[in-house]
Amino acid sequence: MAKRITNRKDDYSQWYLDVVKEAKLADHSPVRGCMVIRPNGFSIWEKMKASLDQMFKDTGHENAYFPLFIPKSFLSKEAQHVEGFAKECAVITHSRLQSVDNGVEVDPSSRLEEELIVRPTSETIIWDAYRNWIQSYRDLPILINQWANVVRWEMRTRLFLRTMEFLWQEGHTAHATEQEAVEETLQMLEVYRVFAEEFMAMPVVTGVKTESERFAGAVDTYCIESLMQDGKALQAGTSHFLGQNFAKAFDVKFQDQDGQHKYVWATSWGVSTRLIGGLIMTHSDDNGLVLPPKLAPVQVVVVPIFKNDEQKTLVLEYAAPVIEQIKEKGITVKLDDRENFKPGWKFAEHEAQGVPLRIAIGPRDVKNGNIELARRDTLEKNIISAEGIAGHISELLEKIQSDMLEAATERIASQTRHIETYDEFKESIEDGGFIYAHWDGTAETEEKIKEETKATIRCIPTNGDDSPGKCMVTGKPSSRKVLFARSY
RNA sequence: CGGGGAGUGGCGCAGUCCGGUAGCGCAUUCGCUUUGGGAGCGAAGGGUCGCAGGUUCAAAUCCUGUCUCCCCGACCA
Repeated sequence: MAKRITNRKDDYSQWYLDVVKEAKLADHSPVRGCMVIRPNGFSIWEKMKASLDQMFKDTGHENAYFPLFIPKSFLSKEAQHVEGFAKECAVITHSRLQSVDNGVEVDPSSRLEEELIVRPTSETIIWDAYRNWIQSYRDLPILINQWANVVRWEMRTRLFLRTMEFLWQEGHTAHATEQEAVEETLQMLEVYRVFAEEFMAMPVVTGVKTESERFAGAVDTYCIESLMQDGKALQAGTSHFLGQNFAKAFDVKFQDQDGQHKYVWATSWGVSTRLIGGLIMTHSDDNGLVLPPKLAPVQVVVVPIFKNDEQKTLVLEYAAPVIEQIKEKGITVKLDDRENFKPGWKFAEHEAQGVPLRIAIGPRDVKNGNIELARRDTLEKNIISAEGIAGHISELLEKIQSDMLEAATERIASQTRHIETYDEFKESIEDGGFIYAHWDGTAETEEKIKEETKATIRCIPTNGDDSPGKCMVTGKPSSRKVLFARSY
């Protein structure tokens, strides 16, 4: 078999690129750091989007859309926010091109009076709108989400994991009280955790970021962190409690029941196409993509096997009701009856693309009343009776979904350890993985650890081991262990 | 943005040092034989060698600039 995908152990980065290419998820674009998301990749995003969107609606949110362009002046209103994003903004300076001998050039006379920023995130333009929407406590809360693209001028990019333009959703909510905003922040963090585990089968640790890792403009940044197969952590989603920072910057006040004018409390939260990168690196193997059934564009593929037209007719007639029964269960099933590829070629292709279940049907199966069923996650193959197959497949897809979560949970557990001393830490971090250790809570110590080991504090976990101890570096008291890892 | 590597039919590569008619494998099209793990034979089509300048009788090859990708660093979802 011609091997098109590099083995993970030989070169993990190359493996990742090979999987993306062989599964036809995305291509590089002619513009640095951007990607073309191909139908296979976009279809996964659409599935993610549909599930998340429902979860947002179920928690009372509405969708809206705010502009791609933001007046430059808006970005400077919140001091921390500017500082965080200033270095990675695309700026629109002109509005016209003009023809010259060899093509086109910028028309210097079209210079904009106020330059525009391509949104790196939408807090500023949204809070500018909220000022007009909010007068009374009766106008609150505002619970809005938008599905959009954003641009961050990144130095170093990787398909899905970090691209200059990416797709995401950003929720922006406004509340009358601090408590309500904090509850919203934690509620959405929980939505992300549930989505990651139930749909992506990707276990995550939830927690709060340290000050140095916090979102620019937030009071607290909560996150879901997962661990990839190569032992590097991936921040998969963030939920921010913004306090009154944006309300103050954009002068958004409301009159409360007590007649007082008060600043509004805010949250924002987002996940992006980066999730697809996380999905790939959590489950896929040396044969290509492995997708959890809940996010797979095609859940079951049927490959007919035949030597001649007579057999083809026989096999397809046998397969038709089987496919129909599976469809009736609400399962996405595709018949691959292309004649220009041999079955073996199709097997390899569907494996590379991560189809969770494959059914092969040949004349032998027709004769015996069977089908061959192959699982993508375990690569197990079984010949079973076609009787009641739809129900069996429905249950099996659920089992694959839960087995994948379990396998990933076990994998991450095996890559997670608790460490007491800094020497031990320095040695252990070389193997990758999550490390729980005590930290004295200072930015200096955090920075020292980062410089010496390249590991960062991924989060201060919201649950788990919270017994006090001593900082592994300084010996100062620590209220609980925090989560370290090298990260993407 | 710094250091290293790379860009040649759709994909993977050779050719570049030492300038002289652009090649190979896979894929594609047609025909026949095939079909239970990436089929075989025969024929055909497809590339101004990333792009722009320059040197030369002659440039994929030498020089300059530039764009994109990969790896390592600094920055970030």
